[in-house]
Amino acid sequence: MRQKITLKHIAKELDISISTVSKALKGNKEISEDTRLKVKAFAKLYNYKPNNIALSLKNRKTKTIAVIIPEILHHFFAKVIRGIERVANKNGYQVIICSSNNSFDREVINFEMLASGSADGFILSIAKETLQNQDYHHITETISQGMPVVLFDRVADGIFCDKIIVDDTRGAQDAVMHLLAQGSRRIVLLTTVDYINVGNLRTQGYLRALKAYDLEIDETLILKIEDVDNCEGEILSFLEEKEFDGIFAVNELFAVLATKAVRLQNKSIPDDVAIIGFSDGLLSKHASPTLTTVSQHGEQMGEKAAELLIHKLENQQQGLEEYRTIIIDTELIHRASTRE
Amino acid sequence: MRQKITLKHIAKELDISISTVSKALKGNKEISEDTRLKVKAFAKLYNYKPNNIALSLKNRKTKTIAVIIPEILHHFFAKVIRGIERVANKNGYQVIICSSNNSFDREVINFEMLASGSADGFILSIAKETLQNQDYHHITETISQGMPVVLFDRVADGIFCDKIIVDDTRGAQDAVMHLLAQGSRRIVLLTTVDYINVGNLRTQGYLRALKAYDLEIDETLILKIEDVDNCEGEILSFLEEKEFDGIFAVNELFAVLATKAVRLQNKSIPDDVAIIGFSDGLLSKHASPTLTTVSQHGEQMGEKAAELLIHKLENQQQGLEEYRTIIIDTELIHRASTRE
DNA sequence: AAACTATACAAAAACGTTTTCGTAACCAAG
DNA sequence: CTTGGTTACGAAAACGTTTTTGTATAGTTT
Repeated sequence: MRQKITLKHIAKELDISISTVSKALKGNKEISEDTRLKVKAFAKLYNYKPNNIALSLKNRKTKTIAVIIPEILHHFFAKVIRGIERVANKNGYQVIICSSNNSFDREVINFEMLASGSADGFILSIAKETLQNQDYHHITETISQGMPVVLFDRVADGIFCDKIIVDDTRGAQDAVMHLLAQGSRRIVLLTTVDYINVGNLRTQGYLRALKAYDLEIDETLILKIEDVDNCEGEILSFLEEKEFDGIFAVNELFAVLATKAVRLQNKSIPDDVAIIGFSDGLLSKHASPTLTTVSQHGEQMGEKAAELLIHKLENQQQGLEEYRTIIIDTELIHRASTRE
Repeated sequence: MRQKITLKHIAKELDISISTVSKALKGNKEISEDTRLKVKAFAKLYNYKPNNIALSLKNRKTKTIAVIIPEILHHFFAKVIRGIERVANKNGYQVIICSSNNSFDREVINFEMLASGSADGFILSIAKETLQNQDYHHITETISQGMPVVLFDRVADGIFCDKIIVDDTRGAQDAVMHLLAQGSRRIVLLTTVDYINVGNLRTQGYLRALKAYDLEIDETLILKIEDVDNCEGEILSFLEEKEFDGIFAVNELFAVLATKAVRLQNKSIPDDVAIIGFSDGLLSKHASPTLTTVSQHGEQMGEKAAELLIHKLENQQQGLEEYRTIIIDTELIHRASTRE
């Protein structure tokens, strides 16, 4: 087992100084053709690779972007990561991903770990628990130490930094407007509890759409789900006792479960009930019937986030604090769960 | 914007030496109670955090595990990552994840980047392109430099290291045996092209099961799919012209698409056609009907992989080269797409 | 009083780089 | 023969730690 080779090894072996080796490898013209070739040949032979850690320490930058997401098991986040990776790699940055598993503690631990030297900047979607706690000290402190942070999707108003968000309200409104346009009048809303930012915003969109059609809100058609992982029965029994001809769900899972429930009632989709979900993932695409859904352009979000972050990193003129919030448009993907 | 604070800053501020500060913070009894408290108070006040990069350089270890997976957008890999994270975090290791996007080049780049100082060891599932190329120099070289590597799921025989695999053949065989047991006799196999390791192994399992039942292989019932991302039509037309009463698919997507095709033919599932897929992901769980499937226990794989790697890392007695291959059992999850 | 022993701290080395500065050797010009 | 300029290299500092070694002061033995 060969050990990792360093400049020092090369220097000793060739009986020259470390600085000469370093310069030779970088093609510095200060070093004679002769020595340069000799060093390069030796380095190649022994497969020399500069130690990144040492470089990071020296340069005080790591060329690494840290991404922290609430859950890895999520199509939308996976897409965002793709976008981030594309832009990052193009610009010579490495991407490292950590998941907070929606836990406040893990988010803090990951954040502090990565903030103390391992990365140059953060792209972050805030964990559910953190949003509940409303404790953002780890984030704000890191920002105040000069490390750029870009928030996406699950953001918080109290944090001053660049943000990439989806216009959730608008997307939801468009979706519900479409349900209304194609004839639905009693539209069920399957949403999350209020402290979940995105659930809340999408709920707003639902309300606005109804208002735009001058329909009054029937609170009994709204179900706020707490336990996302275990809500199949809840949705089923809720839908059993209602009269409705449309469903808007704030995520894919709710939509798919609703579809199942409706089919159990022997109602036809989309003729008796039209359904629209949120997030264009695998489920919507492969459900039966395929689901009309609001797409969030996750990859584009990732790209934008990475662009913003890298721009900040490479133009670190201090003092000039200016934060941007970019809103990514949603798009309604028409499939078989709605008419027209 | 406060700068990041270092030992040097503290030392200068309190007019003592750097070593005293370091020792004081670590509670070294060589330092007087007085000084110790003063330093700790100051450090706390200014939120001092040791620089990880410097620590890594000094200790020549990073307490970081690098995970490279072929695609992030994949339920199975996401589950494995969960398992890895759980074990890693419990042992004080950080996990960083990179995706190769199934590209050989990206795999090599990620690998070399992380191998040169950023991580202590690797957990890796080999990219499709790499398996095709059969070029594993980046991996074998890293191993020979003393960095532990654990391969999982998509492994290669030519690489000597610890491996965690699923008994794909056995899992597939069990599945097909189940189809046979519940009455199917003409069973379609939807698989991938041969160089994909897992597809190949699962195909073997299919063949073995038929042999166990003394059935002869009907090659016309086997479809080898090249373009996984774009195979809906292919599956549809293949199934249109065949006689069959069972389908075994080597992944979730194929199974779901087959389900759709069968329903289009107005055959009933599971009565006319029984279907089993591979991988227990979202699709199988939420498809209509829900799909019987072979579960790979992804989290368990991740846990095992992390355990193996950490064990190697913490018992670096050189010389002793011993590699283990752990086989994780599969489990047939019974759902609505099969009888009984 | 000489010789130890604690105590409490400082200095320096090391991890692997890069880069600035210094300098020996050589040659040309005055 | 002195000065100046190249050429080709080496020394050293720096990044932020930890740790080993060194040392001044004070107190304790004999």
